[in-house]
Amino acid sequence: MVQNDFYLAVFDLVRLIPNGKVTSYGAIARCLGSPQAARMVGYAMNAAHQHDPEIPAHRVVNRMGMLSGKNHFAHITLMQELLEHEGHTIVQDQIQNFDLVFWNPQSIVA
DNA sequence: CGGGTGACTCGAC
DNA sequence: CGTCGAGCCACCC
Repeated sequence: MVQNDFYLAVFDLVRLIPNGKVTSYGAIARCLGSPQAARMVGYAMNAAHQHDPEIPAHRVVNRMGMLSGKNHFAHITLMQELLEHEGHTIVQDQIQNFDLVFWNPQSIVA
């Protein structure tokens, strides 16, 4: 399986997420020029798990800041654990003050 | 080859 | 303001 540029771009972008910050699938997809490919971003994250460098997939959540992909981690609570370890507050699988910890991928382009 | 699914998002009621 | 449905793209069966 060969990762397309889209996948690589997603991996690279997620890897560039600053510590203590998070982003959304749609933001990544939009940054890549395919705002409708948000679903594919999540799918790419699945492949990211087997990628060589450790990709902070836990820093990627849906647009509402909910840990929608926690079920795909080794443990459904691992994602929350990692996020909380970075200083985030999570209630009911939802990141509090998501707008404050949100990181815009466009920031690296600008 | 064809159909179904999903770590999403937006629009309409 | 809250909930429901449709759309989109790539991968798996």
